[in-house]
Amino acid sequence: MDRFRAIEAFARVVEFGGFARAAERLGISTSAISRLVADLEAHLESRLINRTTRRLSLTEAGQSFYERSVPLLLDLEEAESSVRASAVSPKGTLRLSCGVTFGEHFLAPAICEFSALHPQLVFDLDLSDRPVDLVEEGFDLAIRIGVIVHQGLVARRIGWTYPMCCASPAWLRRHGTPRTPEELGSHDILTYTLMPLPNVWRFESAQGTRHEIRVTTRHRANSGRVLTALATSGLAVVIEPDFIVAPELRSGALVRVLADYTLARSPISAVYPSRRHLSAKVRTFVDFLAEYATRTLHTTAA
Amino acid sequence: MDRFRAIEAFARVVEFGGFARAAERLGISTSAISRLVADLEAHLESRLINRTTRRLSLTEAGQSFYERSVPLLLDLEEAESSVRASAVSPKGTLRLSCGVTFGEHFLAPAICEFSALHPQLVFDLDLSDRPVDLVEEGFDLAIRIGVIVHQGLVARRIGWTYPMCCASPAWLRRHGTPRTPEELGSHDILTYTLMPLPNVWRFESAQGTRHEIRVTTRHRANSGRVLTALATSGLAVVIEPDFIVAPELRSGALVRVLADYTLARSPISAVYPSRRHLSAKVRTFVDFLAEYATRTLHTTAA
DNA sequence: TCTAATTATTGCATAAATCACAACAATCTT
DNA sequence: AAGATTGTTGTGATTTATGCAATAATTAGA
Repeated sequence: MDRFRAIEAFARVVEFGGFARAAERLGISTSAISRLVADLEAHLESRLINRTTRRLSLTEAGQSFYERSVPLLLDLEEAESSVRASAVSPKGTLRLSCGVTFGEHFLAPAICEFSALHPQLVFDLDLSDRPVDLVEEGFDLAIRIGVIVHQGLVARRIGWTYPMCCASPAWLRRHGTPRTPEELGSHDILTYTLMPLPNVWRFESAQGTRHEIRVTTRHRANSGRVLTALATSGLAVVIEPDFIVAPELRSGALVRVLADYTLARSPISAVYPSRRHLSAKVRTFVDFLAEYATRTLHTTAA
Repeated sequence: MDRFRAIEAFARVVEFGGFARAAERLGISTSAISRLVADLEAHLESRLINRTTRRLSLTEAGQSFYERSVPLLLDLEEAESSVRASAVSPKGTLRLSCGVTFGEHFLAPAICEFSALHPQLVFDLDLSDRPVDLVEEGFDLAIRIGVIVHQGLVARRIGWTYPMCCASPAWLRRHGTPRTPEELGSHDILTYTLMPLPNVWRFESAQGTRHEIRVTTRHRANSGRVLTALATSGLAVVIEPDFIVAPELRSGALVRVLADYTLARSPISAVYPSRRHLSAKVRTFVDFLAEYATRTLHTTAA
């Protein structure tokens, strides 16, 4: 027996003063109502409604049960619709995980702009370069750079990052400007600790010729900003995603080298646990990120 | 879909931390549980539980729905069992267990008033903050604050407690008055040892925005009066249920801060071993408590 | 008092939902 | 690397619910 439907049927019978009217209101037959109420009475081991064919009256138990159960039904409806509303309009807290540098450079302004559009939504942003378990740590969403390997998760690409070779003007004066990727091999390259295929970079020229070079790396760090700072001080050349070095390129603290050659771009992905019943806050924010990325990324450094 | 069973299944999955364990507890197969929860999610158009085969975590929607629906289920159980019970005059001895502070502040005057109405009933009151086993120690009734997790017991909510942020005037002079929950994070907060989610408090402003803050806690105690005394002496801010700090707030020894923000209220529940054959003394006293609570609670401190 | 009208209940055949088993997929542990 | 654990998904059998129609019961009106 569906107790909620039974209670609802009982309540409607009370409110409309009859089984037939309640049945019509609920869109079911009178026999169904009759059985629902009878089952409820059997379940409660008490008669709730004294019925003569002509007139209904509540028993004392029925009166008390009606008064107590109706508010509960309303509360439940309220709880359910509240959950549904949060599935439609974005509100609540969005727990978000992403890498430190990407978060500081790209996500922070994005969240600022999004937050103005949706003030009800509160962000809980966790910047970390360690691998995180979305489900276990209760994240709604993570932004990842590179190919996603994790199973059971949904990844939606929201943009690309383009690795770029950059050097400071001082460095260029001292070492000269490399014209081909091969010339880089003799110089120090700063590179991110977690980069795939350490020390091997595949350049492709505008004409389509490929240059695979193995670079010698003295300094490493797992912070993009540290690498940028080292490069700016003239220590070495740095290969980093465009969004990290964009400010230095704009200010002239760093200059792009080998601009005629491209390196393999990496996808920027929004990753979330499941596409089924994707909550509005996640869906709306990911939609916004995709739009924001196409609007703001690569406009200064490309 | 039987919404009642679906919600119950969902709640059990949350409480037991797994579909399989919940299925065993409810005496049905895991596939039934899986479908029940899936149907509920479809009904609510929201994912409630993020699941990996190995680990579960509640979504925000799931968390909120759990918190709202579980008390409703308990209330409904109570309403049903109340109907089943027959009305007899209460007499005999009522063995009653509750927390020390709540007993001193709330229960003592309630028992005084009830005792005048039912002189045949003798109370045996045991104040203690340790967890008690109702059945083993032969209690008829316990009053608990917070969500009831114990199985096989019936809980009927008789009121709410509202956590409040309070500080002494001296403390406020020394540290200034915090205007937002975030400002609290830098201060010492006194908190009860048994509080859920230690050190994390969710504030909600009148506008509905949520502020989840992690407070630094140096001092802890499992006595509400001790905390109140420490706060009154100006040691730190205290977050405690309204009924504990009400006297200090009335006398001005403590002042409420962040009054514009609300913290999640906790249910005050009457808990008893079995809903079958609920004795008249228990039922009558619980009915009285519910009425007494709505009449007397929150009239001074709200 | 009798009849007609209205209303709840019940029997029955059909339709729908549910369940457990099992195969499966994903993940964690040893 | 393999086994163990856990959640999901088909599938057929069982259970349950539903609507229709017949039935029983009560009251208003003649």
